[in-house]
Amino acid sequence: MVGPEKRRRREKAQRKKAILKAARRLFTEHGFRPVTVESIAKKAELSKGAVYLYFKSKEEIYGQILQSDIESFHREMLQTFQPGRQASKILFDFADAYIDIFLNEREQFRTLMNFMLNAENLKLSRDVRKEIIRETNSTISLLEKILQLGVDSGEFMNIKPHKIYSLRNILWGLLNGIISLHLFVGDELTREERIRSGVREGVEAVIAGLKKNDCLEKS
Amino acid sequence: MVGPEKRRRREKAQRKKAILKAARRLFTEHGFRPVTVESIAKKAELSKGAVYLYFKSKEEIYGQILQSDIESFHREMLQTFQPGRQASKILFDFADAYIDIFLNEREQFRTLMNFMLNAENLKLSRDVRKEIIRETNSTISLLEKILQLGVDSGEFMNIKPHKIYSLRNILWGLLNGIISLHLFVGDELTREERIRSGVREGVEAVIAGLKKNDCLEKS
DNA sequence: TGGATTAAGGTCAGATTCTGACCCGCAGTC
DNA sequence: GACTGCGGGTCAGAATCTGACCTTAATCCA
Repeated sequence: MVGPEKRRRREKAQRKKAILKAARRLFTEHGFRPVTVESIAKKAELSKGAVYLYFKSKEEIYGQILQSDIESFHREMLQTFQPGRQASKILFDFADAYIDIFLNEREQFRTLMNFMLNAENLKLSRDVRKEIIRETNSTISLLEKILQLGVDSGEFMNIKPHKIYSLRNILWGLLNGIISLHLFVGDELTREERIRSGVREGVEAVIAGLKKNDCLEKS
Repeated sequence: MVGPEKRRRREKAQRKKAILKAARRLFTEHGFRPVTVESIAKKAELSKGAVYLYFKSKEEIYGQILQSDIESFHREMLQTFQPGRQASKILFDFADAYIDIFLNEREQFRTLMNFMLNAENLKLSRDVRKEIIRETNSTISLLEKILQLGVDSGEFMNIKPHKIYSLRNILWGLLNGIISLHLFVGDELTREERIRSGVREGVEAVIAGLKKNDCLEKS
């Protein structure tokens, strides 16, 4: 790679980055619909036409922001998986991390929630949607790993593979379901506490049926 | 000034700056002739053609470097002029500053000396040459101000305007003449000391004839 | 209801900027 | 004095950017 070519590649990447940065800020502040491509272009110091040299559509811009946010979200969730600990503890860590990221109100999580809540309105391209689903599945499958760990270490009773798969869906649904529920119910001030305790109780309830000890006690 | 336009102006300025920066480094290292326009372009991450969008010729690049160096040189020389002090002291300060800048071996002074020693080979454009001469005259006229200060304060005897003009030329010529002389004579190791003492003695000799006291003593 | 108006996503012809193959004169060589 | 290669400078075409314009859909108002 020679001189001018290298510079042009670098600048091309810079332009794209500038567009994404401008778009993320605007989307975070105003949501998807109200933000015009023109406003993104101006903020990125480009013309509208130039934006379409880097992205096929407004939704592709949104899709790429979504993707990178979900990737970094996934990266953070991965860090909760520390095989040395008890599986039940890891599960609670997982849930706590999920809530923490959400409550931090970081832009990418807001974008993510916005996606989850409005996915069907978004008409994303097949590829972007597929990629987002892949990433999300990757995070969800962390739950499988945690459950398997509990089984292997003897903490949980022996669970058949298809049951593990179903349990991970239950936990994931629980998490999002409880958060979503509490987003629209009650007042803002108690939301954080309601979400935390709600999720904790839900996870406890699921785990209760898995623990060997509990199982033995019950029998 | 709107978004894209502002960015384009900024980037245009950046390109020009990059060319000048690359050129200065190459000229300093190799001199004027051996540096090819192609090599300047490559170092500035542009093509040769692009260089000619910003400069009419290789010599214009050199001319602009020269100009900015001379400007900053002039700025530094201006700082030696502190009207509170004795005129003779200021004169010595002026000479010392001149030598200091030279001996610091800073790139712009090397460029300047190179210009002074090769001016007639350079075929600079009329405008650039005029501007350089204007700047240089501006620095030289500092000497006039210093001399006038000495006359006004009574330190020097009364000198007629045309004599002041002629004295400033003598001092300036002395400065450059002595430095040039010592650049090509003797060994590198003693050069600094030779230049310093040579210039000092020269300035002392000129001032000797101006001082009122000396004059009175002589008479 | 339905025509008018506005607004915003997307398009494209033309402007701007960049590139590198090419031209040409000149210095060095034989 | 013909030959060669080098390097300053040129220019046609490629790459990139711009903003007026097109299209569509939502909203307004008679």
